[in-house]
Amino acid sequence: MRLRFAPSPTGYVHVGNARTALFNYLHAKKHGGKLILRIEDTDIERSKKEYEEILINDFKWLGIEWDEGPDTGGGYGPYRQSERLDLYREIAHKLLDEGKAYYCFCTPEELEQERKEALSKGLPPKYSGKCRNIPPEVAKKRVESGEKAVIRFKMPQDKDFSYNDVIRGKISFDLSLFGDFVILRSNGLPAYNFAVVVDDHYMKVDLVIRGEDHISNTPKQIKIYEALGWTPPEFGHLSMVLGPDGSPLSKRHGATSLNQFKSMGYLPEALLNYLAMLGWAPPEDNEILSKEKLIKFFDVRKVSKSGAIFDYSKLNWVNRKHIAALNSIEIIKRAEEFLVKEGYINSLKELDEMSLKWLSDAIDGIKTNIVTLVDVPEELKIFFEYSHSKEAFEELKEEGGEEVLNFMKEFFKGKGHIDIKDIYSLIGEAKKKGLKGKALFHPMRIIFTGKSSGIELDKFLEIMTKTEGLKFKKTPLSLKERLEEAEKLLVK
RNA sequence: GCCCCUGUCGUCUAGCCAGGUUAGGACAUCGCCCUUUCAAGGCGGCAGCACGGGUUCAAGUCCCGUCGGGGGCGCCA
Repeated sequence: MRLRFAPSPTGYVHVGNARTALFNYLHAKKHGGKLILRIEDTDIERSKKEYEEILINDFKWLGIEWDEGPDTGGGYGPYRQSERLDLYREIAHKLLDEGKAYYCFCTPEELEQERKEALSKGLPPKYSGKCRNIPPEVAKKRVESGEKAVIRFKMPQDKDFSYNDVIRGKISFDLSLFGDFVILRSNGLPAYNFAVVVDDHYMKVDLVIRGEDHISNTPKQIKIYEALGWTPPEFGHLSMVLGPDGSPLSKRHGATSLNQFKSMGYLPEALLNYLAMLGWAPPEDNEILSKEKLIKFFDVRKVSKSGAIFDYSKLNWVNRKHIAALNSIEIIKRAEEFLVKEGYINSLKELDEMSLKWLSDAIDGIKTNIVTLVDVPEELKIFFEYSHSKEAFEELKEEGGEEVLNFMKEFFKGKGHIDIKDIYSLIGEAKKKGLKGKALFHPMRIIFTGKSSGIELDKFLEIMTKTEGLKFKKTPLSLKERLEEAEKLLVK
């Protein structure tokens, strides 16, 4: 079993294309088949070499691996269409020689004119077949004399043609509605519908899973296979990925490309998991699945036929679950670039064991609040900074915070470092004075953290009593300093 | 304009092929519990077969039509 995915290097990888690649990957792996990456770069206007590298890295980041491709090689290369041009020309001329294709000299202007006329008459805008009757010898001479020409395929005009789609079942067409289409352009480059057939045949692809926008290309391609005496592969057409309004997911809906999801802090395994469930559901209740589990359960025949709306709240849930399954050291590693970006560290390597341990304890405290990796530095803020909320201090004033603050100040007077034992004895002393329960802990929380909610207070204090000697780029604010900050704000 | 695909809770879906289910699960939402806060977690609730015909004792499931959504009809892929 051989499958392929064939992106064009014309931009960043769209999640819809990533999903198509993923389904091909899952199906190939499930059946012990091979997956091929082919670069479709025959559109010289839009294809750019640098996008190929980006695309390869993005697919690798997602966790899709291929057995053959321009970077890995393989026995059926080359894997860039731009390196296979001689083959397309040879096959196109074969069709020409056998009378299954012909030269066409119509100019783009003439064709545009024809199209408009057909459309205005309510006819399908298909090519008229005008050049079909030019005798081959005459055509050949005109080409030899330097006249520009394309090669068109003589599309058979079967009234009822059908093929069996792996996902959708039988699909029928009236081929008399299809015109003779271009297989070789005047610049010598192949057109899409021709190049894929040649490539899929020579690369021995036997199942093509692609987007539903290719459904009506399928009869054209099957007819080329038949004209060449080749066996066509099986085809399966996936539905589209849609935005919240039900239209195809596009930039106006927000993020669409893999690199954007990466920079928003989504884990590749989470995005992979989510993408697999867009249009497909695992047979068991558990939806948080590893790549291995996805491969085990996936069945392309069970993929939904209708479009699937990309839902961030479910993606977020999947991501949160995948993060929750990671230990805190692993979370730190994954979040490195985000921690660097927010100025907490220069790099993970520079961190000594003590600082790493402290950071990992801090992560443990806020782990349940992390949805994406960008939340890591955000949630860590409470340990490093004193970013108070105005509302919390309003509350503090009303709840007699001044009394608590003064008591704390008095208690810690002269102490250089606040230890966890000091905290306990503070609580004990407060109790003797009748300060206890919510009346003590709520103001204490606001005084120490600047906020009225967040991490469990005892966890926070335990972590904050161990800040001495830490080597971060940004130094965590000590409990003492927090006391002073609170005082300033309370007096105001 | 013509052709093709598609329509189950707000969202992703199971169920349809082989007609009989209190139409199941997950996300979101709401409520309760847990919690000296917030989250997380646990428990529970709300919510759906696009519409209209037909076949049948019985239709989400089979048939026809309508409407809605999407795609295609390129010297783009």
